[in-house]
Amino acid sequence: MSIAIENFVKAIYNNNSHDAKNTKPGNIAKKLGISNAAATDMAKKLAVKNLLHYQKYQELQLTDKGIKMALNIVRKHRLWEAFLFKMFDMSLHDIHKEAELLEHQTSDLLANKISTYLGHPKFDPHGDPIPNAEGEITTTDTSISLSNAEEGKLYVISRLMSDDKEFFEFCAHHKLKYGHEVKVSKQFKKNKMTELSVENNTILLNENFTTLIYVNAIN
Amino acid sequence: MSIAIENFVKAIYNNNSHDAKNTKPGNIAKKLGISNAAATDMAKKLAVKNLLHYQKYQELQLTDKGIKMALNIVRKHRLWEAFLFKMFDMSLHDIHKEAELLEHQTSDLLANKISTYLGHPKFDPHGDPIPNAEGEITTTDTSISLSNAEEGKLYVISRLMSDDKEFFEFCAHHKLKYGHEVKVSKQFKKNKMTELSVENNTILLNENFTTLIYVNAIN
DNA sequence: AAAAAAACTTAAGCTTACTTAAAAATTAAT
DNA sequence: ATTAATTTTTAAGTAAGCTTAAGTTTTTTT
Repeated sequence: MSIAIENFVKAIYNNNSHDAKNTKPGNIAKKLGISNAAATDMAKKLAVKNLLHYQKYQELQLTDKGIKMALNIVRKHRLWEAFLFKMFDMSLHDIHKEAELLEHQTSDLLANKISTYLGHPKFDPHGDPIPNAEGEITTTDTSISLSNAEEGKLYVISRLMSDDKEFFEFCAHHKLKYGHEVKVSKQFKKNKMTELSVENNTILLNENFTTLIYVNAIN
Repeated sequence: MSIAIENFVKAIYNNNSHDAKNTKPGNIAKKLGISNAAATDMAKKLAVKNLLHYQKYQELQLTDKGIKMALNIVRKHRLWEAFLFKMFDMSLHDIHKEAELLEHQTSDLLANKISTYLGHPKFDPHGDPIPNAEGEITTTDTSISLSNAEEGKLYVISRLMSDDKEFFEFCAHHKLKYGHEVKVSKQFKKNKMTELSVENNTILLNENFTTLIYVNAIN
């Protein structure tokens, strides 16, 4: 399967897992930086290959075969992220970019070697779960986005859900990293802003960022 | 530049360095597994891009720009080989296959990180020299092929020049590895065979293999 | 519920990287 | 030095993965 196909299937998978819904050609096209027409074309082609269900004007839905394929790519992507993060001093954004390329040129054999070397990690440096060699995600995610966190409570950052460079630079600068502790000091519900403290610093985040940062409460 | 172009330029470069000469479209086509016509087409296209000199029916010659490109890819290939060899327990042939894919999806930044991690190695596990970040090969190669080695002398293996799986399996099985010592016990010049001893075992190699194994004499 | 806007699909066309088949040139052989 | 064999080139055609433009359908707005 080509890189174009792999990226298309992955985009649908990612869209279905986080971004709520609206998995229609136009939305996928936007994520991949191609025209709507190209996305419709591709969707029809992948339906023939039994990778997704396609009906005119309806949402795109991966078949079991499509999901399996997506999980295989996602596994390689996240393993590369975890591996590069451990081995080299690189920004999360750079790591993401490299993984985006390497994921398509990685044999199952190499992926398994990387996984073994890392001790079969369950999460990548963004906190995203890494599917196992059979394509299963065994961890259950109980985290909530910062926008839904409760005032006064302590949390651990469990996920940074983005691939935007500025977002990662902001996070790195304010010590908002996977596994770090934060305390939510105030929720400004009307203005959709969240105030939190990280290592004695207080920062105020707006909705753009609070919906990307996921946390788990500390009992 | 596309993967097809990178592989074409690399094939010319490799052909010019080892395989003596005959760097014509047909020969490159054979190495890449494409038709002669496709190779001629590509050669004409790359001439327009100033990557090589092309004249009908003549040998293909990389321009300075083409050589620079080839060295950049070769650098990434060999760094990946060295890196995978160090990190994972994989056969030389598997490592070669992975590197063949990864080389095209590796940024200069990542290549430099790998090089730094390895301590800027000068050779890959086959003994091939690794160009530095500027695309220069600073080491001078004084090695000779086993077919030209002298009877009774001790040598160190400096290069295994192939990408054939059977060759590597044979080498691995007989302890013919980069850096290992061998003693040439007899040269059968008429039959073009070489007898040598490696760790108390005697093996007889024919020309197919002796021309692929390069060695340096031990003073 | 009709009009306007947005999204999706179709159609035609482009580029890349190939293919096969035939024509032209080179190389090898007698 | 012809002839034969091989190689290279040209020509025509294909598939993938896009594009833009125009036509449909759906969704949203009023």
